[in-house]
Formats: sequence, C-alpha cells, structure tokens
Amino acid sequence: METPQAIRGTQDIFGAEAEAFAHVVETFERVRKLYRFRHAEMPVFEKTAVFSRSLGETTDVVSKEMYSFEDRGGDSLTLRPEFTAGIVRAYLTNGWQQHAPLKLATHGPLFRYERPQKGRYRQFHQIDAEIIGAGEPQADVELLAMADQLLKELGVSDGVTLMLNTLGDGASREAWRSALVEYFRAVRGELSEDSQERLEKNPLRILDSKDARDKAFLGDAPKIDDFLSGEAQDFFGKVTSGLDAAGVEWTRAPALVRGLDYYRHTAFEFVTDRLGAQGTVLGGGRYDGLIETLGGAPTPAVGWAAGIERLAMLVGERSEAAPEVVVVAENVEREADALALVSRLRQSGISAEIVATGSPRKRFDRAKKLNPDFLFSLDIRDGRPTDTAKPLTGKVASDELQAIYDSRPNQL
RNA sequence: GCGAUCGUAGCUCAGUUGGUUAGAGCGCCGGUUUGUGGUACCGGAGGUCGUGGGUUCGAACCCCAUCGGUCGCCCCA
Repeated sequence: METPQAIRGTQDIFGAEAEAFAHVVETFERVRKLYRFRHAEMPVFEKTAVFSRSLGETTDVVSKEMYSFEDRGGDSLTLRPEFTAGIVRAYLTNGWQQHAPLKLATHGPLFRYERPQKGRYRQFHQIDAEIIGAGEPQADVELLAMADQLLKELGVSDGVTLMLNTLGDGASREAWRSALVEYFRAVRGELSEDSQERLEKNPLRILDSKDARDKAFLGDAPKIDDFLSGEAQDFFGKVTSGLDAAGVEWTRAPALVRGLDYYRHTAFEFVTDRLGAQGTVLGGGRYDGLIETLGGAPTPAVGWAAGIERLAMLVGERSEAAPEVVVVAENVEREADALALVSRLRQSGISAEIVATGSPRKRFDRAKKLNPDFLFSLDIRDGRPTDTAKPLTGKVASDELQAIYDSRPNQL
C-alpha cells in the first residue's frame, strides 16, 4: 500500500516546533483575558459570498486563493481565508449587537491556495482580535496595546516594529486612490509589469512595490495626508496620542496599505526582517464599512490577526518540558507497583512518566534519557524489593514524593 | 500564476568521468559489560535511490515529464 502524501502547503507540527506553536496560543489566551476579550468560535467554512463580498471580488484572495466548492445541496461554500468576515457574519446572524461594543478573540486554521514558502502555508493559523461596535480611536489604541503586549510577552518584540498609517474615511481613501491612479497612469509605461497590472486592480499596492522601476516614482506620489478630511486627521491624531500615552512605540508609514478592500482609517502592521520575505507578523486596521456590506446596520469595527507560524518562528524552538518524576520498573515484577506509584504522582499534580516496557536491561538508561527532576527506580533483587530514589535537579520536594511513595496501595 | 534550487535508511547526510551485493553517524532491536548521574563494545533489522518514461551493454549519477520540499516574485498574517 502506498502511503498518501499530505496536501501541499499543510503541516504536521510536532516536538519543539509544536511547543512553540502552543506557547504562542497560550500566551495569546492569557493576554486576551487581561484585556477582557471574549472567546468565540466560528465555523471554518462559510457561504462563499461572506468572503467575496467582504474582501472584494478583485482581491487576489477572492479571485484566485480561496478553497471554494459546491456542497451536496448545491451551495457554494468556502474554507475561511481570514477571520474577520466570518466573525462579522456571526455577529449579525446571532444578534451579538446586544453586546456591543464587543471585544472578541479567536484562533484557528485558515486556508489559502498559495504557493508555499517560508512563513506561508495553504493551511495556516492565526490568532485574531476584534472590537465590533466601537467607533472611538480608543478602541484602536486598546487593540494595538494588546498586540504590543502580546509580542513583548512572547519575547519577540526586539526587531519588530509597529508601522502605522491611516487610510482616512471612505471619501478620503477614494480621493487619494484616484489621485494615485492619475499619477501612475501618466508614467504607466515605465512601471513594472506587476504595477501596471496593479494600476487597474489595486493601485494602492504600487506604493509598497519592491521593484526599482516603481520605486523611482514613489517619492513624488500623492500622499494620503493631503487627502484626509479634518475628521480623519483628528481621528488619527487621537490614535497616535493614545498609543503614546499607553507606551506603545510606533512608526508612521504613509505608504502602508492593506490588501483587503474593507479597511478604513487606521491600518497597521507589526513587521520584522527576521522572517525572510514574509515580514508581517501581525496586521490589521479599522473596517467601518464592512458590516454594512454584509447587510448589517452601519457599525464601526477594528481588528487584527497574527500568523501563529510566523510568531512561533520568532519564538524559536521550545523544548518539551521534562517530566518532574520518572518511575522506572527495572523488573517485570515491579511493573504493577510502578504503575500504582505513577498514578499517585499524577493525581497529586506531579507530571510523571513511567518506564516499564522494553528490555529490562535498558529501562534505566531510557529513564535517564527523559531527564526528569526526580527518578524512582523500582527493582527486585534476591526476591526483595530494592527501591532507589534520586533527586536529579532538586526541583521536586523529596518529602512530598516520599509521602506519595508511602501512600501507595498494593505494596510489594 | 512565474523563477531558482533540492529529493539516497525513521532522522542528518556521503556516494569521486555512468561500472559488481548503495554507505556513515544518530535512532531502533538484540547481546556482553556497568547497581548506574545520558557507559563502552559486539551484532541485527531497515533503502522499488520521490514517481513515470527515455538514453546506454550498464543509471542514484545523463535527458524529459510529473509529484513534493525549500527559497524568492506575486499576494498576505
């Protein structure tokens, strides 16, 4: 029988890598409670329209990266390529409006049909935080402060900087966009092929092109600041002063844009150069128009998402915790006794491993390889039990262990 | 969707102009030694050389295709 291969771009995560992954999620869970974000779970698939209407039909995500399929009832469904659209749909269909402003957090797998490379997978995982129903700049600040604290607690904030921009309100954004199109159209022939393409589909994206031909024109390109309404300027001012007050460091990035159509006002990315081509570790922004797009009442909202794999790569490999105690039955006759002891230990909240398989001769060596804090060795010589107890690191209190040892049932 | 590069044992890799039964270390299994703070020695199992074609007397090695990994473009977290 031939073993089927895993699907391209999916990962089987194990060992030190899996520990890093779990550490990211656990840290997120802790920080999210500190900021009083409520946990939510959404389905991994939705009607295709949930995403196509939210993200924009012309975005790459919708036009060529979605895992869409028809189910047996004939509905077009799609594996979620991002969290926000599904969260908004849940918000609307469950009447979560009654909780507004609602702070939500979730994490889980997302799916995008892309060419895999470093930090990019077809099934990847994100942590996500959203505030729905809050139009105040303070919401943006709270979300960014949470992101900032998360990165610090993960110990990855060195070399990661918050790039911050505003896209203005809908009108500001459109005016800027038109000016950009006009500006770049005049020099169209001198732009890279990619940017000529972007000029039609996603002109804002020309601004962060890596091509030297495009870079030549970037300096003189229209600036968002010249198109911001007074209200939009005021909003952004309050976000930045709020960040300063909260002690969150940020860098203004006037060319920063986001790929998805729904963003307005605040847009941000935490970026690093330590992940190769995938520099964005965490990104998000305000999406005040999205809820209307999905048929809800006009509702302001902000959110961000971060790639767990990317964060885990920054965290680096984490070793699996060694057991506090290893109980080794060096002899078959002592296996039941070892089993009783290890059960006692575990019930007392002590992490314990039992070694009672394989060739008797090698059991002790195998036990040592587990590198425990404390080692119980149960053997039998000349028909009598000979137990040895060795504290290896001194981390586990031996009197506590002695009490557990003494309380075993079924002693030999 | 485009480009580069790689694919040999469970893992990390070697394999010299194409030339007998394809190797090492680690891991695994067994044995001897050691009542022990990752012991040493001996032995063993395990490979359709990613897959499919082609060239050749002969292919792990050369050619084509295909699948997959990695890195970059694009896109994005």
